[in-house]
Amino acid sequence: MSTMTADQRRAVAKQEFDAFMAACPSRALLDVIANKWVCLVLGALADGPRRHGELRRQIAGISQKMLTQTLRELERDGLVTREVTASVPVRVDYEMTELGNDLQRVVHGLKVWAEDNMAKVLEHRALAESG
Amino acid sequence: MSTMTADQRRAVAKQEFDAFMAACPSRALLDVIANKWVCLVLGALADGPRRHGELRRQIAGISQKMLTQTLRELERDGLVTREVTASVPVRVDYEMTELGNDLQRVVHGLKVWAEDNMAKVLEHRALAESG
DNA sequence: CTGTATCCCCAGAGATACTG
DNA sequence: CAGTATCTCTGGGGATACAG
Repeated sequence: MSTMTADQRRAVAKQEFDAFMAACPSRALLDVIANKWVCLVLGALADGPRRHGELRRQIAGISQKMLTQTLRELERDGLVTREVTASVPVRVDYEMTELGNDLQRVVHGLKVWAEDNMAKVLEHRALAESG
Repeated sequence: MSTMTADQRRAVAKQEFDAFMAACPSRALLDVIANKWVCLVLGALADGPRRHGELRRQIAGISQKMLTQTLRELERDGLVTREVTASVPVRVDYEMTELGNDLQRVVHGLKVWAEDNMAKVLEHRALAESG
């Protein structure tokens, strides 16, 4: 039987990261994923692969720059794959990886929360400024 | 019996908000809550009320300006309450509301995800730049 | 201790134009 | 269609000083 505590096993399985610490890499990662555009791009990819233009249309108001930039980050971090089909014109499809899908489940909660609780928040804001 | 579909009932219970739409208020709310400091502040308040200074110590690297600013936002939106005790020196406690606790459960997932998957992400980044 | 008020700077983000 | 390259500019956010 193991002589390790649960915490010790946890620390071995993965180094211990703590986003409360300023210098911890997970703080920076949290900054990357706790982001409006990341939520929306992953949300749009939840139902399957999407082309650049499709994403742009679905995520109203996102600039091409921010879309490309967000996709590049997600690709770099292994959350999304990019597949180029050499046709004329060229076709590019983005698809979530397993890791990306894992994160999607979490950030989807954020989007849903915002939509579901918008009314309550607006109500409270109205009270706050009148009061 | 009701003649409404599930979707219709849902639409009545709350107005329909959709963060994919640029002008929808929920898009702005998503921008507020999908935020590093919000995650960390709510995370620090998860175990009970905390004083200003306690929060500042627990969330390493947050400036006083960002802490106060974040707390004001959370207070305005009804996620956190602020209680002042008129002593010398003054004492201020922050505590999550029910709504805040509801959001905390969601954003906590973000923090945990970042910590749990940091290793995988770092691995992939290393591959990405070498490749 | 808690918080407001300034100053300042640079990175984030939009707009535009151009390329394969 | 997909993407890069610039330019610009706002505002996010740190540092500092002061106040109740």
